[in-house]
Amino acid sequence: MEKNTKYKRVTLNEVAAEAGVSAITVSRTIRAPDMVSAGVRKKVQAAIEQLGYVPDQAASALASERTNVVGLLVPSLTNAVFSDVLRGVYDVIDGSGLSVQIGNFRYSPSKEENLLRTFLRQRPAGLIVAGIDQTDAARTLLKSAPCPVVQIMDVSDSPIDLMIGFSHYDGAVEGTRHLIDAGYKKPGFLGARMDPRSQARLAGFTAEAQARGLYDPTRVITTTHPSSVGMGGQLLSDLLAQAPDTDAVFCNNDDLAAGALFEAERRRINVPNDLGICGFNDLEMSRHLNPGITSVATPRYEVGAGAMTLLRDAIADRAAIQTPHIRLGVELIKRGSTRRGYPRE
Amino acid sequence: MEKNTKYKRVTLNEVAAEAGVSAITVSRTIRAPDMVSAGVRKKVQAAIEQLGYVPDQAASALASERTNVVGLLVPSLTNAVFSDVLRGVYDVIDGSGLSVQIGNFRYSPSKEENLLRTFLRQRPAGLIVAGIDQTDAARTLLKSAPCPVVQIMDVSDSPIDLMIGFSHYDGAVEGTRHLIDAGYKKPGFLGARMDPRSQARLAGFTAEAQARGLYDPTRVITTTHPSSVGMGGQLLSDLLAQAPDTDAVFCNNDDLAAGALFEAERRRINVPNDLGICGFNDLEMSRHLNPGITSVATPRYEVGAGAMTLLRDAIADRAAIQTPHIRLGVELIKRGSTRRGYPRE
DNA sequence: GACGCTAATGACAGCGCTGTCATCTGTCAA
DNA sequence: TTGACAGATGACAGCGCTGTCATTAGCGTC
Repeated sequence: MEKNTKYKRVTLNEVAAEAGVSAITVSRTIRAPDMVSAGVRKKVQAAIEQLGYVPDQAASALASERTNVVGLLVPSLTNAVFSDVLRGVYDVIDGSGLSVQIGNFRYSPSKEENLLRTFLRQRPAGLIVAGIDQTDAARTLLKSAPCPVVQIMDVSDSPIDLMIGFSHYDGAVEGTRHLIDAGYKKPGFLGARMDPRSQARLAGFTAEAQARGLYDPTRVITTTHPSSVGMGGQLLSDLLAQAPDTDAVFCNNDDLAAGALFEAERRRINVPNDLGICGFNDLEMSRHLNPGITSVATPRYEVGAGAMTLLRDAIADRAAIQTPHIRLGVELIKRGSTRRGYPRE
Repeated sequence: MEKNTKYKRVTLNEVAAEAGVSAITVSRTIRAPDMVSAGVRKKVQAAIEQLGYVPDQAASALASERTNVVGLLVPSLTNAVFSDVLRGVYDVIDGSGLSVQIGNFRYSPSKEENLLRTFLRQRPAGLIVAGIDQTDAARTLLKSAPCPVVQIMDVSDSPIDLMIGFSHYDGAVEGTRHLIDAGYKKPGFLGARMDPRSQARLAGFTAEAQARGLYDPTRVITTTHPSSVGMGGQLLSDLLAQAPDTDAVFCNNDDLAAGALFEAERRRINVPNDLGICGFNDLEMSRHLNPGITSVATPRYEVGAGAMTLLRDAIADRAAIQTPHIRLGVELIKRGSTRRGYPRE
């Protein structure tokens, strides 16, 4: 295979010659400007500018045994949650000199482990992994990783390294409490995918419903199929077939909630008077539906941006990180879907 | 800065020693198995397996002046369109040994040019760029790029290299024709963001409306703000303020269409009888609304998967590509939002 | 003025791989 | 038997950079 000769690179040596210094000085001017004197620095920067020098990342990676690649491990590329996180990550990374490589493990722990191994062998500058529920093997790999690791989207008492997320459990408790406080007596739960974070939401729902003496397992409908608007309608149908007197549903996410709302509409069920609906995530759409869907708003963009900020700072100096573990809040947004026009009893 | 010694790599030389051959033979066994004899190949593969050898990409890139990185340039990370494309790309890339690096140029041609320059200097294995409307400078860069280039999401008569997409113009013509054929007499257009592909849709709408003698510029409402469900409601309000007798809207995308539907609901406007709504893209949600939204379905996943397939094959052997330019079809999905219950006149 | 010390700069080797060219082996026709 | 040739394998250099250690210059101190 012939080499690509189209783009003749400007090398460090050429810049060095132009500036009248040695190559290593140019290297230092770029990576650690403090180590060179102001005069030399200025000369070198002028030479870099003039020749349009751009460092060769491959050579740098080979020599230093370090890359500027950040690995991002996510369970899915499909849903809106992910794209908000991604947007946050990219907004922060812009101009930082780092680049992101995404790995999609499709909710498979073994695939996650494999991807992790692949990433680690590339000597990444850092890793961002979704969730706190890695396998033991994956945890071990991450604990001994030669780079900072950020777990995102959840919180836990035993972080691997850095962490930024929010409590799915607490969010579900808050949503469920709101349903019950609004006067609904027979709350149910709709859940799809049921990954660990969905499980945490179900646990929150269950705990709160039990605490209020309103828990009934026949009102809990879940599936391992992916979440979607269509699935929301189907799950509501299943729930009503099984427990027709259910008067409220806490939905695992807003897609399901929207689907449930549309299904209720088709069945001429009055929302919120005969059925209350609470979603999770607060997607843009939810506030525009009729009625608007009450939802637990989650800071997805902030998680992405915050994770990348943590990582960027940790790569620069791990010891300087003041708050390695960040718990973001969720906020219940009350809308028409749980605003009953009259007392039920 | 000290080197990372935690992960001692297995090198080609070690594999070579284990297998009793030279390093270059191991390299060939991996990159071009046909060049080594079956016996040696087997020995080498056993050694690779046993030592758990993984090639060092940085060293490979440095020596060969080639990387295994594919650049993906998109105008936005926000919308669902992008995430479907991305999913297609990742599904195909899985296990191909290539990796993707995403650049988000935020609808800015100058940022696109800069990103392009950055990517090209990294000697990418290939590039995927959204759209066909690059600046002249960007086109020049891409034409002389030392790697295959795929333009996606649109079609054109003058592709730079490879291309896969669909006609936004034709899709809009089809949607508009359907509105008029359904009996609507005063069709309008709602458009947000108005990037070149949105412009093409507007052009399709305009052409078809004019051809049928039903074009009225006061029924065209556009904004350069981003598209969203909320914006759909606002644009419909603006349209009705300006041209209250409008009886149908062709919307730039399904988010706007959904927003328009919800706004019509709030205004007690009967959809489809008093207002027909046609969207674009056919997002999952659209079929579940009440009424379901008629929409022009676009093959977004197929574009992503097809682009990556083209690129993968072109990287292997550019000359072997049979169909370098692929025009995918769009499909009008008719639903309740344009199904009038009675003739209008 | 000799000494020690720090800051600034440089020389050098080598990271792990691949392009290039050389060498070796076996086969076949004359 | 010889020479030509293709297929298989190897030797070697070097891609562009950085870690390491050596060297030099500059300065203050006794």
